[in-house]
Amino acid sequence: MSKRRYEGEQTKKHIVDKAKILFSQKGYVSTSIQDICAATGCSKGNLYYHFKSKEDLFLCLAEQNFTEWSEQWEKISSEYESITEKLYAYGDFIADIERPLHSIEREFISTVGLDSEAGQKLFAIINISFEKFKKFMSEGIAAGELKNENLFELTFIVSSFYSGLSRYSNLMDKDARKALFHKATTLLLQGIGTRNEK
Amino acid sequence: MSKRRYEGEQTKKHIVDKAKILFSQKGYVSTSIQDICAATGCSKGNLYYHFKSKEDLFLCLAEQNFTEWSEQWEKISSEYESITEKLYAYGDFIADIERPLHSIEREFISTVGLDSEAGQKLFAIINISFEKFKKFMSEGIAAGELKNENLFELTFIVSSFYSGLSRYSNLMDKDARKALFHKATTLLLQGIGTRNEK
DNA sequence: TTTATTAGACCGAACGGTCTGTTTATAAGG
DNA sequence: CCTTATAAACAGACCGTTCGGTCTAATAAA
Repeated sequence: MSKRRYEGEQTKKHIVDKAKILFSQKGYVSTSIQDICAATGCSKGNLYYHFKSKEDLFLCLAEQNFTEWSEQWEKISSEYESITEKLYAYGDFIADIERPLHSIEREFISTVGLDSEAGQKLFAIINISFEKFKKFMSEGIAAGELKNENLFELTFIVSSFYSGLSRYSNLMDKDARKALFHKATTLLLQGIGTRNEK
Repeated sequence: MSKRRYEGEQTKKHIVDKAKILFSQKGYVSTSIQDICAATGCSKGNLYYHFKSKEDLFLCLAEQNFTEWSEQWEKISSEYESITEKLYAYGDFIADIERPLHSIEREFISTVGLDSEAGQKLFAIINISFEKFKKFMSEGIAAGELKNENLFELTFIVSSFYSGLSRYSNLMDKDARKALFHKATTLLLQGIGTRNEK
């Protein structure tokens, strides 16, 4: 039972990985099951053996994406001392991701409906990562490195900032992206940092 | 010949207006021609009498959107003196738009292909507005109100900033959005303004 | 034999787009 | 002033294609 099971897990993972790339490239609706089958080399029947629907596949993949993001985040957080350094590292990290999935999350929600089961599931996943980011921001405030603004607003603005950047910079090559994110972080920090008041 | 012509223009405008809302709500691919027909009350034949394809309709609507945006922009620019005031007014203006179309532009391009005729047309439209924004930024630098950063990078970062914000805040009500954009502009300016150096 | 896996023919629905036919306001001719 | 020709404006049946999803049969490890 073990070798077969292992192979099954492998194909499942393979499908998730390829689908993530396709979804990020073409969007949720425009990426068809057939596209994913062609990219993975597996059959439609096989795909539907592992995932019960297209929505299910996307949610699996979103969750995996979130988990990876979360682990990276913890790693960055532990490697640097100051919030400033962490923020630069964060910028560098997301500049490094060539196909961010969060561009597609909105499309998914508006397609399946915010109130649907799938919509709520994705919303929950997004919310967890937002809360993590919020906690991170609050530490920055507590440490006196960030201005003592309304926590929700501050988190929202900063995360939107990076999301917007990564969304619109995906045509650049990686080096240009990294440089851009570095500059962006500098500009952001000089606004947020307490060193420069009013 | 005049009344009929007038009516034709009216329906065309009506289709564009409704389609703009639908596209911004549901995305380009997810909005079907039938959806637009149902929303406008016009028939499919009529729609295809006025527009030669779905792409053509979207491009018309994008161009109209750009024109309106441009006019508003000129108005704001002329009403205020300092770049700071203009930036607040700009934030207020785009917070007021409940369904920004620029969330969909990327989807359109990735659907039709960047190298396709339609993709290039939209790209040109976007570029023009980006150039306008760049010119605006350069005036801010020349006036000494904005830091003398690389003009392209600065423009890119600032416009991404507002795009990201409007993209992720469209679930809020208008007042909350305006407050958020005001706060965001403040944070942005304190990073960009020359008053607070290093 | 049993059971996890894989393949692909197949289905109804919905898609963008076409085609043919009908209505209607205007211009011309008597 | 009335008729008739014309073209703009509109309606909706229809077409080929593709979509997400199902189902049955085959395969191969245990």
